[in-house]
Amino acid sequence: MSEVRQFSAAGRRVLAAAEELFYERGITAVGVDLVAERSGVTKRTLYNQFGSKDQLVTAYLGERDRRWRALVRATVDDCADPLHAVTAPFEALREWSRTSGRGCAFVNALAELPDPDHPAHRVATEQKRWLRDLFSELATAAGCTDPATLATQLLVLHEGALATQPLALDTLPATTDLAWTLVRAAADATG
Amino acid sequence: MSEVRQFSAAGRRVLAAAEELFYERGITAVGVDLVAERSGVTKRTLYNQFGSKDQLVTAYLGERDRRWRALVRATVDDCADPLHAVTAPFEALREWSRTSGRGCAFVNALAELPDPDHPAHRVATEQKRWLRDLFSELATAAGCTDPATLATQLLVLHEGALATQPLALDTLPATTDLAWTLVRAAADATG
DNA sequence: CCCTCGGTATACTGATCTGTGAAGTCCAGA
DNA sequence: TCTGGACTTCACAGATCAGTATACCGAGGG
Repeated sequence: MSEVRQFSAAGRRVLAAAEELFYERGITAVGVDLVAERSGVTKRTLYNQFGSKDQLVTAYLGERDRRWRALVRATVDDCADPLHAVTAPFEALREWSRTSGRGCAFVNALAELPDPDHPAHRVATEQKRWLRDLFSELATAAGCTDPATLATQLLVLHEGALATQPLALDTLPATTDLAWTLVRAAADATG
Repeated sequence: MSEVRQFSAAGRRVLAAAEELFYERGITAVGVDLVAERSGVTKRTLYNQFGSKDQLVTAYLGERDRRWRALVRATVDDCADPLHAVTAPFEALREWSRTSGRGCAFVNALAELPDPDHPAHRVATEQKRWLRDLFSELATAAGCTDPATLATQLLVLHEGALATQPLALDTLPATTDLAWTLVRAAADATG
């Protein structure tokens, strides 16, 4: 499914520059000339590697998704307690927020790319679905009741904390507390 | 504070077209030429009325904010039960979503306007702060414990439901249920 | 009558956008 | 030594961007 494309050294530099610029300044506002210049590469090389701006954008989102999932997985695996593991993505989010202060890259991308056939939509939808399913699996493993509903609620909390991030309202602590309360309540209900 | 500017008939048509186009297609992706054409007005008139694209964008967000607050206030006022009134904004959101399927216009705008000095940031931040404070007031009126924390959690739930809207995961029902559970629990804790 | 005001119509500036063409450079491996 | 591929350099096309200039029109009011 997810084809791991091999990029050249120049291609990787382009991707790194694209990640930073697209996230910080917005996709439409950043031109390919700037990405090329910032990565020390010619526009010709950029187009030889990625074909079009749309494909570069898709690669940028895919790469960011890959990094985010890796962080979440690592944080989950570090949890000895299976109950605590259910809220591990919120801990990962706290770590992730140290460098990303402009909200969710995927939500932001959808805001700029209204065409539902754009591959970016698939990437974004798959990421959120993946997180919801992960919540569900972790909740099931921890013996929670109604893991499907709990997973949806945790996903909404997660996205809410991410969406309010650029507003500097410091919502993450209260959100994490609530997530933990929900998980404990769902676990207690089994006994 | 919020100066109610009077627009001419042409200016109002421009604002209506801007609302639809900016929200549906994104701010950067929509040019002033298109807004002028869609509203049946010349670019000269557009600039005479709004001065610049940035100011038109700010007016668009301000107008949308005004309409959203009016809907929320009306929905809250329709609630006889003060406890039920705390979750009224979620009911308003359901109504609002019937026409707006592309997430929060303000979050989307911030994604495209990274400059924190842009007036759009002030509009967006004030809107979310207003909603949080409204939650807090309603929770206090309903006799809930710790209305400040509850308000933040309800805001996060609200924004989470809004942010996941374009992903077609149907998160609003489970979110509204959870909001209602939280409010009831906070009210019961007083007795 | 004339004059201002809000609007129309149209053409324009200069910058920037995505994407391509053509020729030349560099280097690893057969 | 030759070859092929990745990369650079530079010029360019064609479109679109925000914003401006100039001239015109019709209605309302002194």
